[in-house]
Parts: sequence; structure tokens; C-alpha cells
Amino acid sequence: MRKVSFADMNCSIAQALEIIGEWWTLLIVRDCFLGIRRFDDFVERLGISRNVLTDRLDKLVAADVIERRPYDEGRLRYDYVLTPKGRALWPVITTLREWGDEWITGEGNEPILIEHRSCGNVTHTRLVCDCCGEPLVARDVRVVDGPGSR
Amino acid sequence: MRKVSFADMNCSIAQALEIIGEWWTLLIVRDCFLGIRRFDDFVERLGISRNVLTDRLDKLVAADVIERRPYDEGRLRYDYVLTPKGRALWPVITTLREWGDEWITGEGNEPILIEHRSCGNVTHTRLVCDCCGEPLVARDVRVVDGPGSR
DNA sequence: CTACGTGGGTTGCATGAAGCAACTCAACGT
DNA sequence: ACGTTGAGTTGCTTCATGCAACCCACGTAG
Repeated sequence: MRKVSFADMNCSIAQALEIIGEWWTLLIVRDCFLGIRRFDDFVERLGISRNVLTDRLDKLVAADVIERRPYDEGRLRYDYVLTPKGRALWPVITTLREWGDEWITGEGNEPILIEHRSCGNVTHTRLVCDCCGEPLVARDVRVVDGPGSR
Repeated sequence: MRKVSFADMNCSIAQALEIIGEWWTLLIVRDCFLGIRRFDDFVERLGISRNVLTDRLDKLVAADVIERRPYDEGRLRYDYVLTPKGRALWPVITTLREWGDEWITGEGNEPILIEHRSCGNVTHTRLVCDCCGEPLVARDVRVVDGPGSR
């Protein structure tokens, strides 16, 4: 862990970053979504050093974001797959990717795109209000105290 | 910068994390959304050390996520406000907060909630397909090469 | 007009994290 | 019996972070 932890901040963003906010961690999760499972494959794709990868995988397992499973009994071979909690990170990864597409790599230079199977279109995402279904933007939102406020 | 940069990876997630993926950085952006503008206020609210805050603010300004503005001519007083690129991070912050609410702090313990002014409800967000308007989840999406693929 | 307070930083030092290469270790395969 | 493979450890060096103290220009109080 770093010298200063976010764990005691009363904020879900800080709590989330405590788990997935370290350098390399979200790229590991990204690769999990792309189907990478094995230690040496992470090392090769990411260019991460092996000791740091060990550290990050252990923390993600401890946080129940991924699961370590033996895939070859007898041999000591393990792989890593997303848990439901890990798969729930898909909107975070997606909004982050689209922000990068729009503001850094630029339209027309997207390294990857997504196709929505149900409708068949290569598409983007939109964040909408769960109540009224209208698009949500920051200036149309008011922050209010929640039940866990202190 | 860290010893290993993500900048040369052909992935918008890596590009995005190069800017906002360092320890403390996204908490600084979060506080910007909450209206914090001044150096000492960031220090006090976050508990961040002053040299690290200087480093992160400089990088965010260089990346055009926030802007450094004099707010008192004559005195050397500056504050920091989000640019359009910075405000575009709202969906990232929001999906991250909702993941933390759901999987870490737990329902009923949310430190803050959001109210949608247009419809008046305390609400959550939902990520939908921009084409068909249906909710998007990972397993209903196929990753395809984009124009910037290599 | 000297002293103190305020805001926004720097500087120096001690400690923790990251990068790198080499090493380990227990099955297999040949 | 020997090398290969996968999944890590270990040791060393260098970079990043935390912390406290300091700086500096302006404004204000005495």
C-alpha cells in the first residue's frame, strides 16, 4: 500500500480508488475483460514487472475483483478471471475509454470500438438518469447527502 | 512521471490513465466537481502533501483538464477550475462512485447521492447504447478494431 | 513603518514503491 | 536425465511520496 490510504475517507470514489486506483491495476482489469487470464500473458501484453503484477493480482483477489483458479490440477498452474464485482467495473472502463477516445486519441483514431450485439450497431455509450431516461450531465445534477453521510 | 509510462500503448484507456490514473489525481478532479478551487483547500480536504499536490495540479493543467486562473490581480493568488475536457470526466467519476456505492460501501450507506434537476428524483445512472437506447452490459458487447487499430 | 497573517507554493530529507534481471521450483515432455 | 514451461521470488537500484520547515509577495493591524 502507499503511505497514505484512501480507505478511511467517507467517499465511495476514494474507496473505489483504494482498490483499482493504483498504477497498472485498471490496465490489468481491462485485459481481464479482453480475456487475458494467465500470469505470463499479462506480463507480455502490459510490460509490467513480475513482482508488481504479483502484488496487483493479490490485491485484486483480496478485494474480490478477480478470482484465482487452478486450471491444471497436478501442475501448479493458475489463472485469473473476473468476479461479478469485477465485471461490474465495465461501465467505469467504458466511460474512461470513451473519454480517452474523445479527448486524447481523437475521433477517427479509436484503437477499438464496441458493437452492440442486440442492435447490431457499432456504437457509443450514453449515461442516462435511471428514473426518467434522459441523458445526465454534471450541471443538471445536484449533489445531496446520502444515508452514509457524516 | 513513473518509470513506466502508458503513453505509447495503443489504447485509449491507457492514454486516459496516463493523465488521471496517478494516485491522488482523480480525487483532485472529484473535489473540482464539488467546487474546490484553492490550493490550501485541496490540501486540507484531501490530506495530500503540498509537493505532490503541486505536481498533480501542474500535470492536470498541462493536460488541459483544469485551468489555473488568477483570482486576485496584484496578489499572486490562483485557483483551479475544470475545463470542458475536465468536465467531460463526469461520467467516469460517476460510474466509479456508483461501483463503490454498490460493491464497497453498500446500499443504504452512500455518502452522497445525486438528484436530477430535470426530473426531480434522487437517482442513479444507467449506461445505454447510443443507437438503440437499451442498457449496455459487457456480455452484450463485442470488441471490434477501430480506425486507429494497429 | 514594522510586524503579522495569508495564500500558494519550494526545499530537504527519510522511507516506500517500481523496474529489472536473475533465480527458484515443481511438474511434464522427450 | 535433461530441458521446458508457468508462476512466481529475491535482491538491488532508482524514482515517488510524505512530512515538516521554509520562502516570498502582498495586505492589513498596531
